[in-house]
Amino acid sequence: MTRFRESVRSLLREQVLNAAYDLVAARGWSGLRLAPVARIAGISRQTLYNEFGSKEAVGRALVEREAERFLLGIQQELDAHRDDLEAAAAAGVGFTLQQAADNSLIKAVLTAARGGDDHLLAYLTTRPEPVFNTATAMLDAYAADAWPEVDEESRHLAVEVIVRLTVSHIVQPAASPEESARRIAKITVRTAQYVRPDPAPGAADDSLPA
Amino acid sequence: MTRFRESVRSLLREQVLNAAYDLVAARGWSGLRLAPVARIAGISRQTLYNEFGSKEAVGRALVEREAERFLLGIQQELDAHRDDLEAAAAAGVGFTLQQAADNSLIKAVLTAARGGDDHLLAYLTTRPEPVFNTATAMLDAYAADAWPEVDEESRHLAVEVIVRLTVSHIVQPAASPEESARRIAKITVRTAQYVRPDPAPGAADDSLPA
DNA sequence: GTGGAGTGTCAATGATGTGGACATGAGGGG
DNA sequence: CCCCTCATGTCCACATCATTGACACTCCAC
Repeated sequence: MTRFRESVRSLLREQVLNAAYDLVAARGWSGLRLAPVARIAGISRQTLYNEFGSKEAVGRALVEREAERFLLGIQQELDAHRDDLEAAAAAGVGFTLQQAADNSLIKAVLTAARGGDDHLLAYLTTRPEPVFNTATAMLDAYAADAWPEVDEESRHLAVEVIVRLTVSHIVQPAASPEESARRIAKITVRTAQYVRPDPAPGAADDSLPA
Repeated sequence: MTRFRESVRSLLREQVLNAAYDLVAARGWSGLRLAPVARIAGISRQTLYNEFGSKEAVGRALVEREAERFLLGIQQELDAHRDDLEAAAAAGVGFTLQQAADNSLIKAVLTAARGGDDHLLAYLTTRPEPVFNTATAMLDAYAADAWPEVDEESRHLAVEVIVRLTVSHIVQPAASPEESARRIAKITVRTAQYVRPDPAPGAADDSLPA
């Protein structure tokens, strides 16, 4: 209601999600108990239920927040290389693969398959499609804005390529995140038929021989 | 009481201080009204009074927080040059002078003299001595930890020199913050009789001839 | 199947922010 | 000098929301 109440409310949610994050990382989703979550968050168990309603809702919120942070991280990687499509692609993919390797929550969201010990977490993601679509839309918008010189069809192609290849490497890693990212970036650039703004006349051309 | 309550409480205080900060920066201390502060902070005027009690208390808290941030900023500058006393000194002093030039709140705390339009703000700092002593103590501790090879007496001397010279330059600027910082740093190094860990045999010695 | 643990719900209680009213004092103009 | 205005600081009734303890229900292990 009054703006301060909203702040308190979001503070409460943050505390809960922080606590849940740590506990899930330590014991997995199935090993997560709401009582410790409430205790660590510094609130009563009842308050937690008033705010979230169920354990599954906590999981949903947790995954949602993580996905948002994840997309934001990709955005930042991309923005750091606005001038170079290949570098931007490599950075974005590298970040993604690294996160997928390190962050168990992200991994669960992106793979969202195989019923391991944490099948519940994968299940509660309300399907990975939303995240996929959001990411793809985000990349499409970014690409249109950052590289207008690439024609629209090629852009869409490149975005599809980069998303699918990245997911593929998450599910079935082939090399180190960095190496995989480098390769995917190169493929993406070629798919976009992107020509680097020539750095200097007579510079070496490292694109594929036609 | 319960940890969450404390979080809410500190959130409330933060919101209030943020609002007060902006308003003071815009209209000065004497132009500050508590009703707008409460409104911007998103709470009722009564709640503001419940938490702080008086306008002066708000000012005290505001200055206190700013002083803390300020000391933290100095710490970070110092830590960025742990390996080089002169560079650390220059960075710390430079940061201080820059802040004193930019930040009206900091300026009020450090000078705390002359009854201008904002004499109340200067007055409510409960005297600048506490900040001075805190800063000096912080620097003493830092110096002892970072440069144990400098004997204790020289360290204390150097700290006194750097604090007094810096304040002097705040009150009576002589050159640009950077240039002033450079000079103060050099003087500090010489006061400490600090000898740079020799970078290479035969390197030029830029210390004063005895 | 029996006991224990965890989820989800409920009602009573306590703490705290809200809104309105009001006394007080400082400052400005008639 | 008096009056009006505005801001500070206080009081109180009310509403909101977290806390606490209890309880039903389900699932799992012994």
